[in-house]
Amino acid sequence: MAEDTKPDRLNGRENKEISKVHTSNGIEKLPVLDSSSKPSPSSPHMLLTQEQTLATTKVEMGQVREENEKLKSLLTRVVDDYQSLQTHYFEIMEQGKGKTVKDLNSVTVPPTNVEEEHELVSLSLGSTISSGGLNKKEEKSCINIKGNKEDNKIEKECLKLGLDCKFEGPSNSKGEANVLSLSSDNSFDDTKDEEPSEPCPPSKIMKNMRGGEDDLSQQPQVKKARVSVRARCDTPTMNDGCQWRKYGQKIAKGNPCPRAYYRCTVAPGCPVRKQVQRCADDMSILITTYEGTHSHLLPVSATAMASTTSAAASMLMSGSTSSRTISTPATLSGSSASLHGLNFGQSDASISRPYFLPTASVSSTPSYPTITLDLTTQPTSTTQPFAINRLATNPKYPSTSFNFSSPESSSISTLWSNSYLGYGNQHYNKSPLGSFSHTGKQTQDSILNSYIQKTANMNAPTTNPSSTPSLLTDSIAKAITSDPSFQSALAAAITSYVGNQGPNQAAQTRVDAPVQAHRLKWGEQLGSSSSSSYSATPCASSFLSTKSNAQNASTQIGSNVMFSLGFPSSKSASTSPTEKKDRIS
DNA sequence: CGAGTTTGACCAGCGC
DNA sequence: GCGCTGGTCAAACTCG
Repeated sequence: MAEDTKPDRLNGRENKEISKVHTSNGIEKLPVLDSSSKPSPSSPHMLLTQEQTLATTKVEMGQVREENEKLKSLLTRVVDDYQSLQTHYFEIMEQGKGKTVKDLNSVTVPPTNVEEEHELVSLSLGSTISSGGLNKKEEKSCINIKGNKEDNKIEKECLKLGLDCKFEGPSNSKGEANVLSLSSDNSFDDTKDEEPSEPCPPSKIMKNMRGGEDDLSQQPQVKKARVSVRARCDTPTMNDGCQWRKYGQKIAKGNPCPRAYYRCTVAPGCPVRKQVQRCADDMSILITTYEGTHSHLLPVSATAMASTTSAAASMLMSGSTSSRTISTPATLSGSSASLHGLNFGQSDASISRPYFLPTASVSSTPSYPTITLDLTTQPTSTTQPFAINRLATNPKYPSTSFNFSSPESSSISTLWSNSYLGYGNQHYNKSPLGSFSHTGKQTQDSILNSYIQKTANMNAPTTNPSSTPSLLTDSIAKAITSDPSFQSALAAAITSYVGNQGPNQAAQTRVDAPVQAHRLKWGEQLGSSSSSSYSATPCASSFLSTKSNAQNASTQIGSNVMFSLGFPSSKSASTSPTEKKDRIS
């Protein structure tokens, strides 16, 4: 929680950053920083004297200070909660919930308490050890790291890494990378990031798996989270900012279009892979599925997707983790219980996290819970801003579909897509991922309905075709402010992203990172302390372009969550023209 | 010539 | 145990 010491700094940048975000997002709506509270001395019709201006400024400063104080207190609270949850998590894991952990430990981890805890944290957070599982190398690395550092410190670090969804620590050190890989593999994977970044080359892991050397991979319950992005795209692949190398292509059953397999080549050994396939029903829709977490610094242009997938995967895994018996009531209540990443591992299936997505559907495969972001969905209703459809679900991984069926959905999709693809300028728009998690099914419907109702009401008054650009951000803001788990997921992604910022990062990235982090804070604060008060503040409102028409859709999801994001065609900068052939053998 | 792609083969998981 | 399918490997090939 390095942020502890930076609240003021972040706040101080807030306005600047916000305004920047607005422009970068291409959102033309008026600055959210209320003009009411912001004097415009330059106006020829304004007779404000300098004194008046100063007074106004003072008032603003006072407000900012107050907010800063609030933020500080919130941050402190969050840190405390984080620590308590961490402790609680360890306790739970020790109490036998961590069969998986046990197994894992049995493989290569010496039974020292500290190490056990450490691994428990990492693994459980990942919550789904990829079938590939950790290879011995990774485990060893992790262990070595432990041995090299103070136990407590190590524990925390590993935990943090895992919770933060893997972007942290550019994996310069094997130790970090390993830890990340543990957590990521286990948890997500996705996103971009969900799966733990595996320091070892996938091929090696594969070999290990095949060789049967890795007991971890044997675990039947291990799930690899995936983040799937559905977008209308004319090009062979979406440009997500990363460099990919195609390593295979297959004709999948049920789809005449071949599925291409890509591997991240930004850095050797990066475990991230993606599958690209055209939708059988609509060839114009490109389905890109990300798996794993990058184990390297990401290009600015790739951070959006990476963070998104990471967050989505985190959310997904939080609901599909093995710790379904553990509940985090606070999640729904919006209490401070939701912390960066921590609630990923703890959050359970019993908690439903309403998230708003332009269109989210859930799809699932027996072994790969998948979150799909979809902007391709056409509006299904003109009267209901949101429609939630239950898709065919896999008994094991129920699917849920969220349709952002407002009339503006198309525009939103486009906006989203553009924002997403407009890396460099708008990577932060992506933050609006929804996050879904599964919770007790008995409560899903009720929660979902209430949530929908709530969001619909909020949305109704301000829904305006002309404000389409802001709609998305509003929705995002709402999602963030209304759902702790989402905040957590987002926080994880952002935190990891920020943490990844290295001196070499592009200036742009550096500039934006704080914004994102800040947004996160806002979102957390809003969410955890009741959004209304904050959202009303100039800063809050400006931050995330929060307008009243945010839309949130909530529902419970089974283990498989699919967020569907629409991505417009991207120029396959990173991926090869491979699919142009799309050979259909 | 190196990087990336193609493509048949191989392997593992799963269901019957 | 067998076949199907998804996923990956790696040699051959293509391209700049």
